[in-house]
Amino acid sequence: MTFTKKVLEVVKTIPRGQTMSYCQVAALAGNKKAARVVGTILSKNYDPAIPCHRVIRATGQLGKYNRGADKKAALLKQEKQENYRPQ
DNA sequence: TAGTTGACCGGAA
DNA sequence: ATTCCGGCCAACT
Repeated sequence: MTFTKKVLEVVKTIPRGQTMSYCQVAALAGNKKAARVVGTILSKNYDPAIPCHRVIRATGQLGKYNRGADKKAALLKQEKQENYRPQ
């Protein structure tokens, strides 16, 4: 299992309405200092099974998104709302 | 092939 | 409080 795969797996396991920082993902993937790599991988990896929009910066900022930061914010907001109202 | 860049983070000055 | 530096791995030139 390479770091890249691990990162993708970790991001895949992020629950709905919940966000995780690149640092967290990197730590779970095995390398706490590889937050940068996480961003690189996610930016390249287009995959509907990988909710990269749930990965934000450790400072609380949303950071960037391959489909637009606006979409990221909107999706997160929506998911949070849906999390508050299941089904 | 080698060097640079990049959706980042933490610590130091 | 802000600004700078090192570290990690993948993709691009």
